Amino acid sequence: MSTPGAGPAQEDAALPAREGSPPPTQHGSLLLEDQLCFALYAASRAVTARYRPLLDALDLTYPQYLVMLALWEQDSISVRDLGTALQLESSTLSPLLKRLEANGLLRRERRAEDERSVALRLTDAGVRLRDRAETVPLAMGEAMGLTPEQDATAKQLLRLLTANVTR
Amino acid sequence: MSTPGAGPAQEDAALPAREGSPPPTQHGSLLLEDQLCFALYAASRAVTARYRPLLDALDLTYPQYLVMLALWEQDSISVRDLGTALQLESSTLSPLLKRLEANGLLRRERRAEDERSVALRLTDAGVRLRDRAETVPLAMGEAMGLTPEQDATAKQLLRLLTANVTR
DNA sequence: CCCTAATAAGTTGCGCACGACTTAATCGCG
DNA sequence: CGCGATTAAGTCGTGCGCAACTTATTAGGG
Repeated sequence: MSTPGAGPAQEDAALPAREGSPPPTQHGSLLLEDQLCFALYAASRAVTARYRPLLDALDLTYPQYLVMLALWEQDSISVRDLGTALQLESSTLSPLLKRLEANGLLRRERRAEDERSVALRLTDAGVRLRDRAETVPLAMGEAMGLTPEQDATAKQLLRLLTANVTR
Repeated sequence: MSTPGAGPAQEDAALPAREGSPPPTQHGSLLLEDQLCFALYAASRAVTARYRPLLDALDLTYPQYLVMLALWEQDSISVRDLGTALQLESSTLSPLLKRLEANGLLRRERRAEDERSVALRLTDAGVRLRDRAETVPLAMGEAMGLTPEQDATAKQLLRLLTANVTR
């Protein structure tokens, strides 16, 4: 644990009001290392890279893994709802889902009650893959090496940031 | 998705379990929403999306903007050192730098003292662009809507995570 | 009932990201 | 000095990620 000040970040809602608030200090810098956005971008790619060998063993890319997580959680979801869950456009999902279908993990079937909608259904192979994937979150939790408190704080801040920025 | 018309959300500090939902199993879970990696992935894309209109005005993509930040900080850097700073491979940077050169922002010159190395030098247009970019970090700091404490905590945690995972 | 608007999924084009590989220059050891 | 190993940059192929657009289907007001 080499990080002081990484504890709970928003205990007693001591956040100043934001109506016309002055710019926070360091936000005006053009220095690469000062920018939260760069820390975020670098961390995201580093974590994805760490997943790669684990997912290679399952013959999945990282976005494909996220799709499988969503389907293991709720089978027979529509492309639309999947896009909402992952915050991805159909132009990203359509080719990706085609590849998962070609790899035999799912089928795409037009819904009878609304021919515009496509339901995604796991195949037996897709269901079975879940067992082999069970170890992945644990291994990644290990690799990321954050305490439960740091993990929770990070998730909270990232979700807050996403919500703010999505307006 | 969240409350309309309001500024950045404040978010509940202690996220309780959703009512009626199964307990958040946290680390070994296969649930999408439990995973730090997904929060990270979603946040990174959301932030980049928020940059897009600002950077469109400068005719830059987000990775191109990061390259320009690095060059404004230290001109005449080598492709190698730039790759170290941004944690990007030459196979990513080479085409990107070609586009920046084609757009007249920099020149690539082989170093006389080591013909393997290529130095990146800002053109006048590249230097001038810095003035127009001054407002970007401020606007983004505003949009991200984190307190200075939250911003600092997020950066710390992300850098710790990157370091752990890059091992 | 029609006709326009909306919605869902998909296609296309472009720019990353990265692994695997290539080319060319420098290093360093015998 | 010679020459294999290392290093720097780049090419190529694949898979996202997203804007702009297309196609097909459904919804809904007059």
